[in-house]
Amino acid sequence: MLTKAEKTKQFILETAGPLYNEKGISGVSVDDVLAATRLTKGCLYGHFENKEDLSVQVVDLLLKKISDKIHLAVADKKTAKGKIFAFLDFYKNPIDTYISGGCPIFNTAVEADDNYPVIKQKIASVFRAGQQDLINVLSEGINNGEFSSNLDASVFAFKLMASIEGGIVMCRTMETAKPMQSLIKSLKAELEQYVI
Amino acid sequence: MLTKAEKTKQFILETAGPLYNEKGISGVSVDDVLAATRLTKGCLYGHFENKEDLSVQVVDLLLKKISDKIHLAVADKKTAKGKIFAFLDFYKNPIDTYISGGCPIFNTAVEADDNYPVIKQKIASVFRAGQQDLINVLSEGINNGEFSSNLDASVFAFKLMASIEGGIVMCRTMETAKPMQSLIKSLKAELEQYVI
DNA sequence: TCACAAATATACCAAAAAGTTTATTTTTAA
DNA sequence: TTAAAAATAAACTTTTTGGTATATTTGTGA
Repeated sequence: MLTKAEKTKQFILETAGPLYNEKGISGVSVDDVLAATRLTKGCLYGHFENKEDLSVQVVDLLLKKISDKIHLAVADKKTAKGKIFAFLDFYKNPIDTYISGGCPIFNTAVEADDNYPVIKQKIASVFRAGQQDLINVLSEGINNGEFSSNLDASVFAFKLMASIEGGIVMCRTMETAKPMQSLIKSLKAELEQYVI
Repeated sequence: MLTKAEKTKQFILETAGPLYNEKGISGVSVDDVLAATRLTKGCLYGHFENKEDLSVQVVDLLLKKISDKIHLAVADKKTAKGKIFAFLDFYKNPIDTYISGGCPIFNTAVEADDNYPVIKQKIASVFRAGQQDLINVLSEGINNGEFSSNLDASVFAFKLMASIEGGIVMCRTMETAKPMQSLIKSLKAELEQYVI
């Protein structure tokens, strides 16, 4: 069981998550977090060394949660194609994202680049792990005869992630989910070309 | 000829541009701009109402410059395929971008979403215009017999932009340009499928 | 060339930011 | 059940930030 302190810390991180995802790391002030949690400074600084410590831990949680969500969405699918399609469908609504403010991986990636080297490396790991997961699924599909061996797993994995992430930002900015639906259809069609 | 004041204002915007592109709008302080330009507050506030006014004009310049650059890269190509390829090649080095800090369109898009509605609308226009430019080139290619009419211009245009923009961020975060080269190759191959 | 307007520099101010101190309350384990 | 440890609240300090006022310098057209 969690101690009260652990609960409080978790509560702070959970509450700050959406704030960070919407406003960005340098856009969030400690006071913003205090207002959202309705806690006081003494309390917050009891759990975190300083704002940077808080920020890193919030980002960690954001990254962990979305990774878990994606894995969950893909886990129960039986075929390689089913898993890739489930991954794509996970992103079908870029406006109402499960956590408000869009994809935390990408939002953080853009801000961390040039500014937060520690966080940047964490995101790099997430990108690499995500790409590797997709590569594994695609390779598995090639090995079990679902896909043609002409499919370049690593290139296609990168293309899937890049276009999805780019698509989210474009759709959110233009305030329409439609292009995302078409993009997902197009990526599915692209994969279908390799289905044996 | 530009008056001295116009020159100064231009100098401020040009100097602040890379700063904004690297640190983001809320990451840049007025003092950062003063330090970079080596000017004083009185001077800066003589040219801009406040920080927001400065930010909007800096973003405007960033967006204008990159749009011009892209158009320039594409302009001299004769065929539709040549133009699309030139567009893709423009983004071939995501680490050393022509302005340091990556693609200003995308960087600004991520931060403006949820935070700067005025700027968000400007980026939306840039996205729409960019997509329309690509659609026009692709449609032209279909009409003049370069591409099959099976090519869905609007979907492919979106896919090009989304994957390129997403690819830039991923490459920058992982500090490798390689996946970008593969992505561009893959997008070129995808278009080749429709070449008659 | 000189007077006026425009541009610039310096010093200052107020608000917001991060972070600290200390007193009080709440947990927890002997 | 009670005393030490942990957690919390409130008030305070420091630094950074955006912004202003005013004096001085510089550019420009009559």
